[in-house]
Amino acid sequence: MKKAREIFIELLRKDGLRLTRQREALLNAVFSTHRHFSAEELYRDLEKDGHGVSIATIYRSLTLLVEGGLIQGLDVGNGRVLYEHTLGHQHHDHMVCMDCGKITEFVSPEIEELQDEAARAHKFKVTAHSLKLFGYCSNCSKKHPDARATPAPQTRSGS
Amino acid sequence: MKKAREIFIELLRKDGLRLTRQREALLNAVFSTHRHFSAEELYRDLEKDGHGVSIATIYRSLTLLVEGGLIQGLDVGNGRVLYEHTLGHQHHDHMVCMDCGKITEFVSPEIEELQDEAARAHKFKVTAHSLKLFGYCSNCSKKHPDARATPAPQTRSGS
DNA sequence: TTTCATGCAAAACATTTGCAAGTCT
DNA sequence: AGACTTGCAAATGTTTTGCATGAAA
Repeated sequence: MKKAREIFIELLRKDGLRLTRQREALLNAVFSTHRHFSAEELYRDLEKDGHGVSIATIYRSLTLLVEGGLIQGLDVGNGRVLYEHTLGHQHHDHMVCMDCGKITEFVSPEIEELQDEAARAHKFKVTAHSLKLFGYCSNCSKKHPDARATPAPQTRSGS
Repeated sequence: MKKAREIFIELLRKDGLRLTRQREALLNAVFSTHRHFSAEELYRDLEKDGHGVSIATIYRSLTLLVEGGLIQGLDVGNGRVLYEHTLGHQHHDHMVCMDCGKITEFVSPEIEELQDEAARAHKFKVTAHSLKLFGYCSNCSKKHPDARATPAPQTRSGS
């Protein structure tokens, strides 16, 4: 992902910001994985690699990347936010396994179109949307034969 | 909404729980509004009405109502959860105005169907789903003529 | 050198919990 | 009486911030 680095530097430059050791290490870590990661996980990974970056800086940089459109946050409920790159990835939605936490991506142009239609009908100007299916992935659903349909988990202890 | 009260009492009874002054006041407050409310707002409303209920009890009761399927939490991002009744309301999705906070509900059976299809294709067992459109309501969009499409707000300071 | 960035620790928030005192049944 | 509830305050977990120090440009 050479491009991400260039875009990031460009982004920094444009605002008179600097390319520091920390921002560089973080960028590398973020774009070397294809997983969905939390701020905390990223913090630990960088720690392990010897590229220590404080948790405060993790958050500040993540914000920078989100604003720059390089990555995106995905709120999986319970106040947990996972990040994923956006760069070069087409828009997609997510299925969140409430047992193992597995994230499955899927795309549906038809759904997108219907969303836009609904927005239009309400004269609502959409700038972002978020569609998440909560439940059990193919593996875990074996363990939950009788899962009843419940509202999406919103409390900390839930799920 | 007389029914809500009965269902709630039934629910309590079934688990050997009690109908206290607090739970009753809270139930009334919850079902006397059609707005989407936060725990904090509910706390303040009850305070004002002279039916003081501690914030701890607010949360404990709200959890009870969610588990009982009488209400539902809606995570509007930034760690803010709004509640709404479920009882007697058909399932719907939400548009969240990032300026004035207005919540607009909409329904789309077609989207529901497409979601189920996607889940089936991935052998994912859906127990809940959440679809939110973020942007500007018909009123506020006048003030944001050039809103660029950004990822959904996930940080506290965002929006 | 002059900003801008970092790390640290403290603050902020929303929510949860332990526990002693109070209250339904 | 006895089990369940409440309120309070302290604990949580995640994210943010103030500030002095350190580092790009």
